[in-house]
Amino acid sequence: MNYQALAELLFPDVSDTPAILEQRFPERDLSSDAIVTRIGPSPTGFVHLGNLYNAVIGERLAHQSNGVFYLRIEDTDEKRKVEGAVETLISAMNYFGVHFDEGASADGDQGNYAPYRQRQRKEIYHIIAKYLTQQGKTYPCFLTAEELDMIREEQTAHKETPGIYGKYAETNRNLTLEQIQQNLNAGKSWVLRFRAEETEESIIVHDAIRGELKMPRNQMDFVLLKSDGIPTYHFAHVVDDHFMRSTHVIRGEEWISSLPMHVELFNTLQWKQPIYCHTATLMKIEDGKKRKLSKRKDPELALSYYQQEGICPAAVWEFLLTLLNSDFEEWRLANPNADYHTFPYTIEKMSISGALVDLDKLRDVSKEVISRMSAEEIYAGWLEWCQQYQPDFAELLTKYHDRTIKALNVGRNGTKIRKDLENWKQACDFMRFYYDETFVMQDEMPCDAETRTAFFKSYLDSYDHTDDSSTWFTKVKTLTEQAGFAVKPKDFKKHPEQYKGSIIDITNMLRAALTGRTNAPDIWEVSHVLGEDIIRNRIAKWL
RNA sequence: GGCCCCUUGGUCAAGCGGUUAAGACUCCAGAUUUUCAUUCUGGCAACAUGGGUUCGAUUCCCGUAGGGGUCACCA
Repeated sequence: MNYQALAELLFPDVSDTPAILEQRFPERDLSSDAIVTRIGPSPTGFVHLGNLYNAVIGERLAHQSNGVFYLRIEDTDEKRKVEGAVETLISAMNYFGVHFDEGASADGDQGNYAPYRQRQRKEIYHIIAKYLTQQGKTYPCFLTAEELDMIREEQTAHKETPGIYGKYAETNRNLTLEQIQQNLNAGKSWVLRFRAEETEESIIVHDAIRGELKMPRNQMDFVLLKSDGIPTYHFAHVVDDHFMRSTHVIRGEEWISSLPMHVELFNTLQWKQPIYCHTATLMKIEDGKKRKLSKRKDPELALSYYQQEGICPAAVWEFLLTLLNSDFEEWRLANPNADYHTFPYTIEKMSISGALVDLDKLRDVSKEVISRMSAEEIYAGWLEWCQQYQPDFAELLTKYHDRTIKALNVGRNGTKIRKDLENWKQACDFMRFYYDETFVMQDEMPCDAETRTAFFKSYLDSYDHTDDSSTWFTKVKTLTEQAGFAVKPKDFKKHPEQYKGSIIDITNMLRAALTGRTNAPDIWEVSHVLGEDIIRNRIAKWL
């Protein structure tokens, strides 16, 4: 077989060579320890937690080492493509604080290694495909889908490994140039397959997360170019990560089994292999069993879930960090106020087994994160979220900006910081009593009507908005005594027969009238956020 | 089924031949607080299993089981 002729026959329009590509996409001028990596999502319109998980790793590694983090769109599958998916993806990543140095962006591709969308890199793949053909490493395969199915059925029936290799590849491997020419003339569609060697050898790949991975060397005549001339993932990965000069390839563990194909290509092309980092799959527990998160059944797999729930980006990020690096929590304890970007992230400390997405843990992390924010920061994040998901509430926040800041500062001064905000959605519910527009009675009003009326009446009579906290509370205690309630809850506990109730009942009454619930922050502080008019109005309703 | 990856409490996890087997979340009890949210104290709870190697295995090796992945002109 004259491979040169075959290459010309298959790729008549390709004149460039790999050497030209090497010049066009030179080695990056970075320090030797700089990490260049990327995420390569497929634009399906669905962005999941796994995307973010891998993005966080890549972003940290690249930016900690003064390297480059880029976005490559892996759109080689026409069927999966969804309109607007790239924009969705970029905005989701940005929302969660992942920023790219180069790659696909909302305003087109940015960077010296463009294009960053695989469909636009067709000529690049064809140059390499032609080169491989010249080297006798490929051949066109004219097998139809039906023929492929038949072969697979036969193999399954005989319990053989399915695929095109060995004797199953012979027919198309051994086609003469004339036969190929005839097929082409007849308009038969073809794919370009890699010509694998029959071998019993095994390969060892060093994975930065998992250590040594030993697997059999590739024996499959896998597809390089599909019939539309677009590469498969395997071919595109090798070509792109070489010419985009990635130093690390971070991807899910589902790729481990195709590693032999990738290694084979890197070796055949005599290119330097990147460092592979295969991450664990995110899991979920159900009926006591661990299983992979499913797109259909688990809303929490979608990144949009966290946006809709209003879980702030920093919380999601810190939560992922706790999953990713075991000592993150210790670091956080030692550096309570540090920016999480300053946490020294390392691949070595990454977990191998599949982590479970624990929403309880997320909630806890989230509370901590919010408790560390200033009232202004909370306001900004919350407002931004409301503008998209709860516009009515956004209006309130804007209208009552000053009151909201004061409200957010309740219990935020000093060392003991209240931790009652979990996420923006919950904040809307938790904070609703600060606004007349959203105020409702959520809990039952304690005490009977008679006690209530009497107490509220005397409370309003003696109320002085200028009283400081302790003066105010002294008055409440006096009123409590007058009403026949125990000032000390313990007294009531010991001698329930001597009192109508305790101060707890009294303060709960006030709390309910003012906030609509019996569980709420400090009454005096809340009163001073609401202002005298609102307090008097809300209490007067019960007279 | 072949090949591959994984296996410490309910969950995330330290540990890398000798430890009372850390810590965090959850849950429970107690304390503090006018309620709650906190905070503090305490508690429940683990090395999947069988063989080796070794003076000694959670740790090293082999098998078994369990979970997961993959075997496409999908990524």
